[in-house]
Amino acid sequence: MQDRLAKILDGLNERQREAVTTINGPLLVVAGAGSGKTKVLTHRIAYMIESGITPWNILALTFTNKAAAEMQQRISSLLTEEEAYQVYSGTFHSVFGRILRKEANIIGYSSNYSIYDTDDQERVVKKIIKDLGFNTNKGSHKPFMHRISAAKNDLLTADDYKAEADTIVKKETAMVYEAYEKFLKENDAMDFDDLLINFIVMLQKDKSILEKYQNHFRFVLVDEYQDTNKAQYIAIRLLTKAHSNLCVVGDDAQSIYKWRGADIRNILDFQKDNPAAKIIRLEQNYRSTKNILGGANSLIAKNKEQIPKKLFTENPQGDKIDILKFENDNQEAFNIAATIKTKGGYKYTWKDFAVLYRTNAQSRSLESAFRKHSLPYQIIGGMSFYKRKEVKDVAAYLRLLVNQSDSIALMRVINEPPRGLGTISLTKIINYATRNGEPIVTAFRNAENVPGLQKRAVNAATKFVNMIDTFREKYYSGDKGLAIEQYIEATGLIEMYQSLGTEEAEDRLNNINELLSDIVTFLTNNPEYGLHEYLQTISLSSDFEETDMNKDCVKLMTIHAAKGLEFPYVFVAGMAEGLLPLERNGAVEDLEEERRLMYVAMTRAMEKLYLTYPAQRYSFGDIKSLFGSLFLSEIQTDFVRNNNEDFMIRHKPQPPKFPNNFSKRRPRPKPKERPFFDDIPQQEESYSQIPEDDRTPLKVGDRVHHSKFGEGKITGMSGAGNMQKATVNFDNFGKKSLMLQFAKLVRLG
DNA sequence: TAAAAAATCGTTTTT
DNA sequence: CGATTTTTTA
Repeated sequence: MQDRLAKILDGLNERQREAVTTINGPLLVVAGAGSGKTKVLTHRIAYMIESGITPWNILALTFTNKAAAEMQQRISSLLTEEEAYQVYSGTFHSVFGRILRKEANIIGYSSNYSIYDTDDQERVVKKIIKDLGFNTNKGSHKPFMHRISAAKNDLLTADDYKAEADTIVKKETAMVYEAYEKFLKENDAMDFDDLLINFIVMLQKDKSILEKYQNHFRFVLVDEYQDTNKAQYIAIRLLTKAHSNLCVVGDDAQSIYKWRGADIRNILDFQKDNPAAKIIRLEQNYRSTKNILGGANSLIAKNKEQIPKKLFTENPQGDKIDILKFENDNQEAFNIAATIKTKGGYKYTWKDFAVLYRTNAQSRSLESAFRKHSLPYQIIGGMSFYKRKEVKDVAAYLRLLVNQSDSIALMRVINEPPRGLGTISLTKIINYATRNGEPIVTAFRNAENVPGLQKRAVNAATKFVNMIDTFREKYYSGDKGLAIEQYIEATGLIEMYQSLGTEEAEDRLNNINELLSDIVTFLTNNPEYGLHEYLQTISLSSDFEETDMNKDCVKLMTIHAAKGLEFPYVFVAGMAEGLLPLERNGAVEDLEEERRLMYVAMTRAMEKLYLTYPAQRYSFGDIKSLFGSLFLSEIQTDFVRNNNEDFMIRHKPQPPKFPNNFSKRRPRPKPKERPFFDDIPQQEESYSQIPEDDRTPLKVGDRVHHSKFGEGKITGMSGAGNMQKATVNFDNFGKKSLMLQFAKLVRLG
C-alpha cells in the first residue's frame, strides 16, 4: 500500500502535489498549457481512493470521450482497473444522458428516448418553419437553430423566450422554439442541449432526487472548466451544494468554445462563487521549448481578460519559430508536406507531425498535397464514422426499433432504399397524422384510412411498419444481435448498395457491416445493456477515429480538435488575415477568443513550430489576396527567426495618415521568398493571368462555348452583377438562358 | 416516381 | 468552387 501512495505522489512538483492532496472543499487548479493537468486530475482521483474514498462517490466530468477514457486508463495504471472503472466518469452529455435514462419518468420521457443530433434537429426545424409558413430558403433554418440552442444554453425555456421576445425575429424564433419543443416531446427525443437542461430540471423536480445525487457524487471533478456553459455550471452547482467538494481544472487562456455557449466567467469568477476556494496555479510547462513557450506567452499577453500567471519552462531554448509565406494555399500545403517528408522517417515518425488550421475547409489543399507526396496522413475529427450517411441510416432504423414515436428516424429511412412512397403520398400521410394528432408511425399503420392514398402506397406503408413490428418482437424476445442483423438485411439497405456496385457503395457496405459487428460485440460484452445505450454512445461520440491517434500518420486537424494534444513538430497553416483571426461578414467576432485559439495552436508544439500563410487563396471561386495575420505581428520577435515580413508593416501601429500622400507609399514586402527548402522543387501549378480578351464583357453577337451545350451565339443579355444572364442560341441545343457567374462561357475567337 | 439538370446557397470551431 | 436544394423532364 505504501508503494501505491509513493507511485501516486512521486514525480509531482510541489504545486502539483498540493493539488493532488487537497481533496476537501472547493479547489480551482489553474493549469497552464503543458503543465501536467491530466496528471494532476488522475493522480488526485487515485489519491482520493487511496485515502479511503469510495470510487463510486467520485464524479469526473470531461468534455470529450477521449479525455474520459484517458483518465480512466491512467487511473487504472496507478491503482487497479476495477477501482478506476468504479469512478463515475464521462462527458457531461453521456453522464447526464445515462442518469436521465434511468430517471426518465420524472421529466415525462420514456427511458427509450432518442437523442437528436444536429442532423435530426435540422430536419425538425425545417419541417416547423415550413409548417409555420416561414421562409424556407436554403440556409434559413440555421439561424433559428442557433438562436434556439443559445436560448437553451442560457436556460431560457420556450415560454421564457416568448415572454422576452420584442422583435419580429425573436417572436418568430419563439414560435419555432415552442413548436420544436413540442415536436421533440412528442417524438420522445432530446437534443444535445436537452441532456444538460433536463438533468437540471430533474434535480429541481424534487428534493429527494437532488439529495440522492448529491450524496452519490460526494466528490466532483471537472476538467476543462473554462469551457463550461451556463447549464453545465448550474448542474455542477446543484450537485455540489451540499458537500462543496468540487475541484475544477482549467486554463482561461485556452477557452475556445464561446460559440457553443461556454462562459469564461465561470472560471474567472470561481473564487467569487466559492469564497472558501483554494487556488493553485500550475505554471511550469513541461512540453515546449523556451522559444515556443516564449512566443506563445508574448501573444497571449495581449489579452486583457485573464487570470494572471507566468508560464515558464526548464526545457532547452530550441529552434526559433519559423514564419513562412507562400504564393497560394496549394504552395503552402505542398511545402508543408515536402518539409515533413524531409524531416520524417529518421529521428521522427510520421505521427510526430501535426498540421493545424482554423476551418475544416482548409484541409482540402493539404490533403491533395499529402497525396502528391504519398505521405501517410489522417484527418482527425473530420467526417466521423458515425456521421456517415449509411451509418446514420442504420442508426435511424435501429432507433425506430426501440422508439416508435421517432418520426424523424422514420422519415430519414422511408425511402432508403426507395419504397415507392414519393413526396405526394408521404405528404398525404403526414397531413393525416397531423390532423389526427397522432404519431406518423401510427398513421403508417392506418394507411388505408388516409384519404386519397393510392393502393400501392398503402401497401408500401403497411409493409414498412409490419417489417419494423416483426423485428421489434424478435429483438425483445430473443437473440438481440441476430434480430438486428436480420432486420437490417430486411430493410433492403444492403441489397441497394450491393446492386449499385460502385466503389463508393462498397465502402458504404463495409461501413454497415462494421457497424453491425460493432453492435453485436457491444451487446455480447454488455448483456445488461440494450440498443439505446449503444445508440447513445454513438450519437455522443464525435469521432470514431480519435482512438487511433497512435497510427503512424501525419495528423491534420482543426485547432479546436488539437486541444489537449501535443506534437514534436507543429505547422499552423493559413496564418492569414481573415482566416485567423477568422472574419465573418468582414468582421472578427471576438478577437480575444481568436487569440486564445492561436495560443492553443502554438502551445501544441514541443520542439518546432512553423506558422505559414498563403498570399492568395480561393474563396467562393474567386482568388483573394491575403496578408499575414495580425497575430504573427504580435509574437515577440526574439522568438521568431524571420520577422521582416509584410504583416509586420501592415499591422504596425499606424502613424497619422495623410490623404493622397503618394510620397509615403507603403514599403513593398521583399519580392523574393526565402525558399522553404532549396532542394524541393516548387509546385508547377501556376495561376496564369486571365487573358485580356476574356475580361471584356460578353455582348450580344459573340460566339461562345459552353462545357455541356457546345457552341452557340449570344442573342440577348439581361441583369447585372452576379445576376447577369445571357441568352444563348446553341447550335445543337437551341436557346438557353444562363447565369454568367455559373455558366462558364468561353468566347470563341 | 426517379433521375438529371440548373439554381442557390454558403465558411468557423463540436458535445 | 462544391455541396445541396429546387426544377425539369423522361
